[in-house]
Amino acid sequence: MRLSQMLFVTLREDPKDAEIPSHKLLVRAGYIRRIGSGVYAYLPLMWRVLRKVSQIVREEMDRTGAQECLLPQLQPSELWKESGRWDTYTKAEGIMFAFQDRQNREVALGPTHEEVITAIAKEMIRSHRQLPLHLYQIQSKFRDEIRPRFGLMRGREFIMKDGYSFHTDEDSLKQTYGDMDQAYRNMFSRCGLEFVAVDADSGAIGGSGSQEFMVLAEAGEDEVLYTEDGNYAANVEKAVSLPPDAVPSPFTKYEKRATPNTPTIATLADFAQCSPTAVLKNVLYQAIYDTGLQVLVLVSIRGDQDVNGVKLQNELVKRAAQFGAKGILSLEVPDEEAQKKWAAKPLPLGYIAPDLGDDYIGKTADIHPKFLRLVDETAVNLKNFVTGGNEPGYHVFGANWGQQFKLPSLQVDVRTAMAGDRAVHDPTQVLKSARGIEVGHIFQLGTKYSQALGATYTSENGEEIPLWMGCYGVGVSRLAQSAVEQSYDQDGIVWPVAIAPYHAIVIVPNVNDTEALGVAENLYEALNQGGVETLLDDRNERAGVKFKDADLIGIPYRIVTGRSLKNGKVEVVKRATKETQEIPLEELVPTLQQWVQEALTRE
RNA sequence: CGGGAUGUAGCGCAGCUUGGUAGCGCGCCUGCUUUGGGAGCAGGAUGUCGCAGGUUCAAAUCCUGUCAUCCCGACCA
Repeated sequence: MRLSQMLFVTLREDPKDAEIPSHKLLVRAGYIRRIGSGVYAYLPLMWRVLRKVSQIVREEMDRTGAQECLLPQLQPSELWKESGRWDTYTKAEGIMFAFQDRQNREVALGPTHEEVITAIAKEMIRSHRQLPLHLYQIQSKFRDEIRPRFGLMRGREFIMKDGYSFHTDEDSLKQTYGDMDQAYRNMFSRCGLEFVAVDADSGAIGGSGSQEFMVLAEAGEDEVLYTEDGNYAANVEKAVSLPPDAVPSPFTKYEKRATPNTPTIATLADFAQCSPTAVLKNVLYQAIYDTGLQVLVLVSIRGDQDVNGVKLQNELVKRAAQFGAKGILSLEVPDEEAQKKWAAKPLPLGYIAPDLGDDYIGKTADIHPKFLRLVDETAVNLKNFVTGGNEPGYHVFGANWGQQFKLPSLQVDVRTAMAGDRAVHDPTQVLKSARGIEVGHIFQLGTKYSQALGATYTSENGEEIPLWMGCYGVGVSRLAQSAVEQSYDQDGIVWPVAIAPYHAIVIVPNVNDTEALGVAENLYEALNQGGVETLLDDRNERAGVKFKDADLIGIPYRIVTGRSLKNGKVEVVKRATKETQEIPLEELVPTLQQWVQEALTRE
């Protein structure tokens, strides 16, 4: 492509709505333009990058035997109601764009495709002879994110590869899940990314095991905890660890004491001159189940620890059935406003004990009349602990489970693992923290969707058995931006060769120099013919402008038909290192072919 | 949804406190000069000042409402 004929517009200044380097650079270099909040146009250069990423993803998927297809983005509500996710996706997370058509039918734009694919599987998969089967697609997804951010990082319309596999049994699912793990590692390596695979929470998608692939970058929205021995890495939402040992409590005698102005653990520990590990913290949550029932949850946890909302939510979802519900619409710490709606009398906030009376809950139809009491594992073995006195300004000291307080029967792990904790697999290893951008996520779904939608197959024995399912996603557009976030310098983007929009750019410093222009045009033709994807900067601009632009857009190899031409050579500069060399005209094409080839085969 | 901020030329911004009919830089167009790291000179074009009301002789500026965008948060008392 000739730059003189291309939609090529670069900006000198950072766009004001961009915060992180990759977002600023993609806009400045003319790759993307914002159309609305979280909605972007992929301009010609960007589309080439996205096609390259997609092609790498496609090749690795095809290699595992997965088959590409294309599913509808416009989806009827019935499917989502059958799977039980219509409410969670339109009300709770509210992440699905849902609306009515002119016949008043409810429809939605697909945020993901489990329902559609399962409907297909239900109709088309009949026999164990057809299994296993893996279908995937690459297309735009729509999600009404609460807060779109950072350009393509969290958009409301974005490009995703999603794949779904179907199996006769769990072993077969695990086999494919393992293949996907490898395929994902291959694709991210080929895209030139530094990434780490981590244990992850399955979230609203559901299912059992899941693993995320994180591109490590400061701008990442997720926190990753890992050990340096390489044997453990997890999203903080999912991470487990050994908490620090508790310091034995000095309070051997049970008594209630006045503790004025100690509503927080820090102020209390300071006042009582004890370790926060001797304190039992009681945190109040308010959950709304999908039946509309509100349940007040009281979580007891060791004072130095924090509750992990994701883990807590998972525990509450597990117990949904006992409230006649399937899932949870929201879970939050009730603020003053929320408390007013149900509290029968003022709560002793900051001084709550695990036996806070159920009579604090006003009697209303949609509120469960009793606290759901949970105790975190860190608090189960506490002895002689300090906890709230159920009265503002008072705590009790030297309390014990089984004596002053009944140990809740629901003992769970809902603590947040933290950097500095010891690892479970090897207590000599200490967890470290890093930021990550989630570019891929693979799940073992099990039979959740197939059961909900009645997707079964007939086994060798003639039995109707629900299909085992897995699903596997890659954020294609996010991946492309995360590559920039990981690879840029003060002059602009430094694309990995494998996903750069073009491999090379030929620059004519002065287009009025007809000889130099002629040479450049010949090289441009020859390189493209030789499989080196090449741009020609034939604009009537000064050399400096062209160099700046070439650096900004991040083309890996720059060829200049300038001064060295009189010696029959051209100047070649590698974008990543700025390493410069002069190469004889006749050697240019083979040299670049070799460089590109080497870069593409390098892991 | 809560908090904070911003909407003025294609982009980035000033002007607003103290009301008097809009400006700077970059970009764009024309010409000449220049030609290896975002050129110089000369000339030129481009604005519903987010939108809607209101106050006033007069509103980018003051008041009210509204919309949009960005940032932080939406979890520990």
